[in-house]
Amino acid sequence: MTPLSLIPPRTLKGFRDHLPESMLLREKIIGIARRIYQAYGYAPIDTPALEYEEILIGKGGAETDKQLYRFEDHGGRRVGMRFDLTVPLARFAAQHIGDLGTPLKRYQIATVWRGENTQRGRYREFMQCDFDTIGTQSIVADIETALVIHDLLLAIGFDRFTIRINNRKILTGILETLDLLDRATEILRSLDKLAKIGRERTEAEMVEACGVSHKQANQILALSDLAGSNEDILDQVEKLTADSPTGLEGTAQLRQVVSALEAAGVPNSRVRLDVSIARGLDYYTGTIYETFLDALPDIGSICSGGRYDNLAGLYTRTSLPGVGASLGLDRLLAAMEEVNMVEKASTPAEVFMVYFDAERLNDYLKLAADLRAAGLRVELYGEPKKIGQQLKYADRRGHSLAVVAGSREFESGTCQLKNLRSGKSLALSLAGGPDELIATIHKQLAE
RNA sequence: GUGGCUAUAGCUCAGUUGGUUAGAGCGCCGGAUUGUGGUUCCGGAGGCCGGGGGUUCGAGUCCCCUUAGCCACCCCA
Repeated sequence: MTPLSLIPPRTLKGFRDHLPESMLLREKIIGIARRIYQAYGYAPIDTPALEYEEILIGKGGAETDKQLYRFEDHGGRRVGMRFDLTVPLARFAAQHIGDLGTPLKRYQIATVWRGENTQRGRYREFMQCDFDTIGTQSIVADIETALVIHDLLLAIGFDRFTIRINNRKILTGILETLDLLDRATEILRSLDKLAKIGRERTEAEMVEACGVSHKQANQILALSDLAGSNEDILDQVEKLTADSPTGLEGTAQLRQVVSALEAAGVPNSRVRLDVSIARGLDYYTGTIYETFLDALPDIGSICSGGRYDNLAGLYTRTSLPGVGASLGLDRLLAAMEEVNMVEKASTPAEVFMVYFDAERLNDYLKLAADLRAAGLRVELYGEPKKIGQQLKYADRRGHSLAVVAGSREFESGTCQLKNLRSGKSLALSLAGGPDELIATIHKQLAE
C-alpha cells in the first residue's frame, strides 16, 4: 500500500542526526571524559531532561527564559527542558546533599536544549560534559578543576592548547575601588568582547552602555594590557588591586593555582593568566577557566567553568560553594573536524571476517564467537558474496584486519589473517584452537 | 529575535542576457576468464533544480512567501 503523499523526512532547525562515522567519534570522546573524570574521583549522576518550569526560570535573565523550551504536560504542569546541567545540579544538590554529604564530586554527560538561533557549532540540541566539586571552599578543588581540563584535552589528543585562568575577585576588587560594583554585569559583558572587537571599541562601549567614565574604563582595561610571564602579570595585578582586600584575595588565589599547576607538571605554555576573561554573567565568584585551541582560537572556548559561592541558593538554605567546568562536546567535535583529527572509520569492529564458503557458515560463526570471547570486535559478512566485494566493503568501512578462510583453509585447519592497511596476509594454524590467531590479531592491532 | 548570503545527483559544485531531452568530478552499484580490497579501464543507477505561489508563449534562471544552512548582531548557565 502506497500512501498518496509521503511525509518529507526532515529534522527541526538546530537538531541533527548523527551518522556512524561521527557518532563513533562522539562516543570515543565521551569515553575519554568519563575516564578522566573518574580518575579524579568524580562520580556520575543523571537528572531528568524535563524539570518543573519554576526550577529552570529565574536563575538566568530574560534571555534564558526566552531560549527555554517549555510547555504544559499532559497533567497540566508547567515544565521545561533543561538548557544546561548546572541548574539541574543545583536542584539535585538541594534535594540530595543531606544523603550524599559534602564535598560532592560529580560529573554528568547529557544533552541540553536551547531555543536559540543556530550557527556553526551552535545547535538547539547539544551535549555538555560537566564536572563539579561542591560543598568546599578549598583551593584544591580549583586546582584539580584545571588539572582535569588539562588531562582531558591531552587525552583527547590535543597538544597545543591554552587554559586561560582568571579570578573574578580581581575584577570585583577593581570595580569596588571604582565604586562601579552595581554595574558589574554590564561591564563584564563588555569586557568579554575585548578579544573580539578590540580595546578601543570595548572602551567606547563601556562608556556608552555602562555609563562609566573614560578614565574608569581605562582603569578596568588596564588589566588587559598586562603582559609578560604569569609571574610578571601577577606582580602587576597585585599593584592594581592594592587598594582592595577582595582584589588582593583574588590575586593570591590565582597565584596559588598557577604555582600548583606548575608543580603538578602542567607546562607553562598551556596556562595563561588572562585577567580580562570574564566568563558570562555574574554567576562566577572566584577562579574562572576558559580553554582555547591554539590552532583554532576563533572557535571559542571549548571547556569553560569557574568557582561559585552558592550553587543552590534558590532551592535550599544550605550554602553550597563549589567549582566546576564543562566540556562543550559539539563545539569540540566541530573543531576536531576542522583540524582533521577525525579518523575515518564507520565501523567499531577491528576484525572483518569474510563469509566465503557458504557450506561453512557454522565454522565462521564459531570462529567469530571465539574471537569475541577474547574481547575482539568482529563483523562477519552477511552474504557469501565474491571475496573481492567483501574486501572492498571491509576496506571502505575501515576495518583493520580481515580473516579469510575458505574450504582450502578449513581442510588444512588454517586461516589467513590479512592486514587491510599493508595488504599482507599471514597463514595461521587453527589446529590448536584460535589462540594463535587471537595473539597475532592483538599483535597486529598494536602496531 | 534582527539583518545579509545561500539552497541543483549521496558529496563538492557548473549551468551564458529566461529557450528544447539539466551537466562534471568524487562517491555508489556492476564488469574486466568466476579465491583477495585501496590504483587503472569499461558500463550503470541516481535529480518534483529545498517546498509553495506568481510573472511569462516558455522559469533551475525573475518576483513573493515558506523551510533549512552559513555569516554578522544579540546572547552564551
